[in-house]
Amino acid sequence: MRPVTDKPTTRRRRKDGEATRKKIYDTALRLIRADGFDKATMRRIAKEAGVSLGAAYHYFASKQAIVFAYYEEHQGALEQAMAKADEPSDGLGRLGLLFHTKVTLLKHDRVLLRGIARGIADPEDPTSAFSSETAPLRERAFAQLSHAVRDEPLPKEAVPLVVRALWTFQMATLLYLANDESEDMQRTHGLIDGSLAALFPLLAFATTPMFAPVLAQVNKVLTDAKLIEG
Amino acid sequence: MRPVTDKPTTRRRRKDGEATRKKIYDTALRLIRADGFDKATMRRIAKEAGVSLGAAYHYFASKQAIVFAYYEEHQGALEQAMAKADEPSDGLGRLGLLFHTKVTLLKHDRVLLRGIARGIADPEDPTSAFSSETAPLRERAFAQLSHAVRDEPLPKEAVPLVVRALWTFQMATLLYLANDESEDMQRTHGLIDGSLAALFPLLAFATTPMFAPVLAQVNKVLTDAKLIEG
DNA sequence: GTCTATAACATGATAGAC
DNA sequence: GTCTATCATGTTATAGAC
Repeated sequence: MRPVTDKPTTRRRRKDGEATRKKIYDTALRLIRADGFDKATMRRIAKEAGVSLGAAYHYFASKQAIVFAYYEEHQGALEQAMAKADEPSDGLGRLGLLFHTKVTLLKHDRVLLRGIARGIADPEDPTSAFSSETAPLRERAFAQLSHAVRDEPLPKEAVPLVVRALWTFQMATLLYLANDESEDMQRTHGLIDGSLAALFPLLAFATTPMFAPVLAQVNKVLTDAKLIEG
Repeated sequence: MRPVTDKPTTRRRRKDGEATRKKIYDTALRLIRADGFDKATMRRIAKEAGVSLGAAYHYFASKQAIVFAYYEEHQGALEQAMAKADEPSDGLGRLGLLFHTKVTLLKHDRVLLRGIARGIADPEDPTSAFSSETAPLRERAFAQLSHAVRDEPLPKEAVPLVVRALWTFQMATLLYLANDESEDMQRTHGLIDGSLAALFPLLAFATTPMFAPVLAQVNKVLTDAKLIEG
């Protein structure tokens, strides 16, 4: 059995550890933002954080893990921002707010998106957008999107499909953002507004009887492909 | 002026060089296929090809350049295969043949797709799917897709949009293929068939007057986003 | 000019002592 | 938890061979 005296010690250690971790994390973000993902080497990060290289690797399994931690933090910040904001009454407004807020939070960190983009499509990379390790983060994104369209007059069978489509659009938007060199990311914001304005009204068709067979067919395809749950 | 005697020498040298290049290339593909992208190190590739590390880098600027060369070769093979095949008379059949042929050519090389996936979304990577270096390859893919839908009753304004959408679908299919663990890539083939069967008929709407404003709107969005040319 | 080889470098990651 | 030492590998520099 563990002696009670260990507890306070462990707590203090934990606290020190957390502080060290944060120092490494903050330094890493600062250097990556300033010099880019490649030029911000683990050695420089460790040195400027005042710790050894080994210590940096004690807290972060890899350099990618740092930017992944950043993306987790971003997801939390996005959820907070959405909770605080006045919620538009319609789904179009809610989705627009969600996407624009996300881009606004990320727009000064396109250099970090570069780090995330590495291995985003690599099946063997744990930080891939499709890995089991990133599943919790995906679920949180799904939840936000579900929430945004909760009052739309959609047939129940269409909801998983619509949510998956919105998630895919969101991923594509991040990809576009990472490549967007326009002033203040105007093109990305314009793409969001334009896409939503053009495509959202089409959701109304999902309820028409004419569309039912198409909906059933698309559902079957995506279920077979394991892109939505059967 | 260059003495004529140089010419044969240069030619022979070139020829030797090509043979060496091919040996390195073939060895690299063999090792990557056998052991994966990471375990096939440049040193092992050079050693098994019977050349020095420096020689390998003389012919390929980077390890990624090798898999990029592979993808260029694949594009050529795909074009040849399509030229030989009996061409279906309808656009749906042509697109299906194109996509299925592509997947069939690549299905045993998913491990190479992994190498390609690295940096596919990285704006600073020359082998990114959006870089100017890969523009010629993109244009060849566009040309194939344009060719496949050349007889569809599409309004002229819809063509660039449809081609861009098909290219995006093709990229998404490769991403899906890279992550597909099903037997003989059945899920990828199913996704292609199902998506085309469900979505292709919707193209008919593009010609209806009702759809004209939506088409104009989508065209404006994509033009502003520089995703199609104005 | 074209090709090849060896040596060296920089960096991500790991091992093991304390 | 922290450090130093070490490794493995992508990449580059450079000298020399043809």
